[in-house]
Amino acid sequence: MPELPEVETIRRGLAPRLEGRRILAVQTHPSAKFAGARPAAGHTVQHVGRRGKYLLVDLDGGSQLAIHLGMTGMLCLRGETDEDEAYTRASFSLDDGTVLDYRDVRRFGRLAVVPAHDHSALPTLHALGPEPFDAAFTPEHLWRAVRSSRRAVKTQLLSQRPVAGVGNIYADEALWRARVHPANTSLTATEAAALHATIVAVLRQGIDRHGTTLRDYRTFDGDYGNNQDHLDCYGRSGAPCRRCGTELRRVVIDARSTTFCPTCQVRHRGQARKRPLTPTTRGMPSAASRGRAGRSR
DNA sequence: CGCAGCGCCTGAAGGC
DNA sequence: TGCCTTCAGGCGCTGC
Repeated sequence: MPELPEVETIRRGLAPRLEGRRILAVQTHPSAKFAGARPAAGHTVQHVGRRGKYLLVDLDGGSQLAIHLGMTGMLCLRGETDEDEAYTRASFSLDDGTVLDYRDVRRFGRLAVVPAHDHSALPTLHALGPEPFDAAFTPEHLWRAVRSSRRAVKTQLLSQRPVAGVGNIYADEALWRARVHPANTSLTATEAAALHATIVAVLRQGIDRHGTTLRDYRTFDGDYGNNQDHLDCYGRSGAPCRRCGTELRRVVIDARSTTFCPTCQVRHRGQARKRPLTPTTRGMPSAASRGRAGRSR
């Protein structure tokens, strides 16, 4: 599935073909998830950018075409007279005679034209955490962000709020490298520093390898990425940990398949138990939950 | 306001 | 061989 490295790879291929082009017409699937692209018609593309997993296409007049690829979204260019392929959900006719197609088998993606300065129509984009390569993303920021919620660290990474662009594959890889157990609900300062470093590293390596192709993902030129040949954790449940040899385990966290090493990735003491009869379970009250009756053990 | 749970989608893979 | 079930999962929405 397209996470930050895949989206960035697509952006790099797309930008030189799209910047400066005028969008003459837009045709879309009737669903509101794709029909939101129609107002792009008549506008000229000034820049192709990215925030997290969103492609943000700057249009003249101060609006942006936001593209989220979901699970199976892809972009491809064709000649005006070529037939579009199956599962095309939107087509952008350009002034150089080419057509940019948005294809998405499972329709989990989304297209929308929004004001460049106001992303409130797209809640996840609006509340997106810092870019992983930005100076604002620091170990301290990561530690504070994770501390502000009592959800599992893996769940929080997938929420896009501590940092933008991490999905299921790179979350498992970063947690494994940092030796952080995915179900822990807080980080020590040491773990936060490690996880910060591994998030940056796995995403950078993903970009360097043009993304991870497991199934549907292709670069803008239709090529496979090759990061799938370098995964240490994701998809390797039952195989031996490359550090310690322990069999990697698969659990479900936040309805996502999660692979981890039960030996290397240390579960914090006291976080394993479930107390369904107790409304408030553990931890000190954070700034975000002031007024709630938090109590420590 | 935070968060758990659900629905959206369809092809691939596995079971019988 | 072919039908049926299960699985993959990012994000928006709803309701507690």
